[in-house]
Amino acid sequence: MAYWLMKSEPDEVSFDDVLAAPSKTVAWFGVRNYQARNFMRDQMKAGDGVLFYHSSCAVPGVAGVAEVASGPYPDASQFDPKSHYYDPKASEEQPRWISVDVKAVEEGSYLPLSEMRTMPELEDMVLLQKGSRLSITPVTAAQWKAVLKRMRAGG
DNA sequence: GCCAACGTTGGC
DNA sequence: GCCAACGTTGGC
Repeated sequence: MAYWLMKSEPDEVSFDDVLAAPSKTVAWFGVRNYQARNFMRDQMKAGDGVLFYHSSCAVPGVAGVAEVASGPYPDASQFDPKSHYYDPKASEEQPRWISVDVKAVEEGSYLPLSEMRTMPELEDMVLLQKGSRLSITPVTAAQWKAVLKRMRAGG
């Protein structure tokens, strides 16, 4: 079982939005970076752990715990000319972009980025490396454990 | 709004 | 295949 951190702008999809969705599950769409796509396509499995991260907001940080809830499938928004995520080079026959379903599991207490930077267990986390801006990054079992411990302990 | 860092594009 | 120009990300 693998662990991931996935970034979402809460103005687009917040962790609360996922909690409120039917079956607490949403399609993760709009990834337009090959490295992040390849993680979804080649490595993600249903049941993998997901840290749901809020980016580009007042207090960026991990908002909740989720899990991968499907295998990879074509991202529908790439085919929709009206979508912000439309890709004219993608076709139904040859899709370029991938979605997976993500299911909210546990809310916990919000873990701000500023606090993550103070946690020694997270020193090597991909998210925290200089210049790192991938929207999907791997998380080690030790990092996962440290984050969950902190989120369950409360602020 | 700024800007560092990174990814993509396209001319050559 | 190189690399300059451009676009995007995302914290601050």
